Amino acid sequence: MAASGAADSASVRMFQLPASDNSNAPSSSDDNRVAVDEVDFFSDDKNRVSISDHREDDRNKTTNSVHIKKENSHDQLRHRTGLDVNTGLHLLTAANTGSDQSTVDDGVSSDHADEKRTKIELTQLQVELQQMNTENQRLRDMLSQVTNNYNALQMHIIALMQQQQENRRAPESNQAHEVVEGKDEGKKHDDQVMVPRQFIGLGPSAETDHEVSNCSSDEERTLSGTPPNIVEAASKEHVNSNGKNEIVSFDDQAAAAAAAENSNGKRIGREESPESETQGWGPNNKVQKLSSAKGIDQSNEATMRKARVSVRARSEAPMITDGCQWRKYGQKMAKGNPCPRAYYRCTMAVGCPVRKQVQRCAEDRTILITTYEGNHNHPLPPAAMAMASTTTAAASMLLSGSMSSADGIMNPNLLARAILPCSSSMATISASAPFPTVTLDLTHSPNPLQLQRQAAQFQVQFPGQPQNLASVTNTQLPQVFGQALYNQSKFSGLQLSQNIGSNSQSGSHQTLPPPLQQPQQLADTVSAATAAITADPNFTAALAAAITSIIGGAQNPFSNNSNNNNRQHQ
DNA sequence: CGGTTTTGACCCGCGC
DNA sequence: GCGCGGGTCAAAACCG
Repeated sequence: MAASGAADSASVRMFQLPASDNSNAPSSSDDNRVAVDEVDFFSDDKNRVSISDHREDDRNKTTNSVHIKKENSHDQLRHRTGLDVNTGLHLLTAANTGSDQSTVDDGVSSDHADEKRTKIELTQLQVELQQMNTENQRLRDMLSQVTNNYNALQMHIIALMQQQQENRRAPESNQAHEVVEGKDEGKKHDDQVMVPRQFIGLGPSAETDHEVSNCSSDEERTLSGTPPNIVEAASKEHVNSNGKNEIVSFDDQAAAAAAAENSNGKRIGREESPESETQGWGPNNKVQKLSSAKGIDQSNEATMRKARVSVRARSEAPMITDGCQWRKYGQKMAKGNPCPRAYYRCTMAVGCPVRKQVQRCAEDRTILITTYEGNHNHPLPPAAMAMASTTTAAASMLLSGSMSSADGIMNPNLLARAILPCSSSMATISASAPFPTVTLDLTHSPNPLQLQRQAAQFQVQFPGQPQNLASVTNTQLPQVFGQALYNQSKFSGLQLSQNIGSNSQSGSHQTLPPPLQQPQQLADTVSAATAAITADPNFTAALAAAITSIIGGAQNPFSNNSNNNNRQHQ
């Protein structure tokens, strides 16, 4: 995975985010080396700068195409970002032109002088390279900043939209609450005090939590024809935790600090930091403590509740590589599963609240169940973007509270109807857990024809009419999701099964060549997210979240869709 | 030596 | 109140 990523990334690494993910993203110094290697300072013709790739390990590839890719990538980057940055290549060329002229002019000068001049030029080039490196670094920083700002804006917009929807649907929701009576009065109270979420984590709203917990009659809301084993697995995976406080979002550190202030839980003595106090993956004790200790900030309480996104994928590896860096902090034997459950937290940034559980499926140990919770509070490397976007989109569905509407409760098949035809069973919402969980099943294979159709619809349309969202996104969002995931998979080495026949509900049993397999299965995740998003036509917030996240990913110059696609067959 | 993993202990909620 | 199970902590071991 890392090896293939390194081998494949020659044409893209230059524009990646300053990722600290060493396993997937080459270091920044490596980026710069690419630029250096492109210029042959010491070609036979002393004064000619050859712009070709002379690296030994890349000679098997067509050097011209490598260079073209690089330039294209840069041009795209420049156009997308509106930044006109000197790549250094032009600098070099310009410098070289000058040297050529001088060489002609000094036709009678001695070899000694030429040598001297060459040295000077070399020095100049080195200086320029240094500048270029600095520029490159600065560019990456800027893009990181832009990405952060973008995400922050996105979160705010979603929050506002959700608030708007909640206000609009308040009477309807109350009706639904009467039909499905809650067990917890406190939670009921939460429902009606929906406040704007300033930041959206992976956490559900209180309303969502409430509604999900009230679906006890039908423990699992299957969005589509999810086989029993999936439902069962999802249930087993998520039975044991309750909602918790989660407030750290992408860019709102101040809010995180506020959350830390509000959470003076008993376990503070054990916590390493305020963040961990607010970000713990513990059961709902913290939330309950919060609400009981301080009646205030039910908004915060609502915000702090978390949703989980569980991803099922076949993998021989102990853990799927999703682009982030994780540190294992615990392992437990979970009941009903002989395989231990490992607990990881994100270590890409200090205090990142994101955690995940990894456990093999008891029924099929080739299936790895990875459950994510929380939102990263730091810039993500491109390899991590797709997974983060997908989980965020899926969780946004829960966050939105759209499932708590009468439709969502009374008609669970709404999602099934909305789901892609090709994805017979991809998304499951676990209501048995005290907190909502979306399970994205990547172990299934959709109809290849459907995917081909989607492939022809890569162009993203952003319908303005909510009533059209479902139909449009059914076919188009998945592709976008899939693209992002597909790209990600090539960085991450996310291993997915080719065991198509394992799911009897899959419409097709066709076996496809490996290069096509991954994107298809990744598109399953897409389907799941899409199903969730399109489940409720009113659910523009989640849709916006998904689309914007994907658009952000697709248009992110760091994602390098085309390059990734090209590299897949190498 | 710093970061990561391992692993037993601890805390907490929940059900009986 | 007690036991169970999930989640987390933190010291020790491990590793590069």
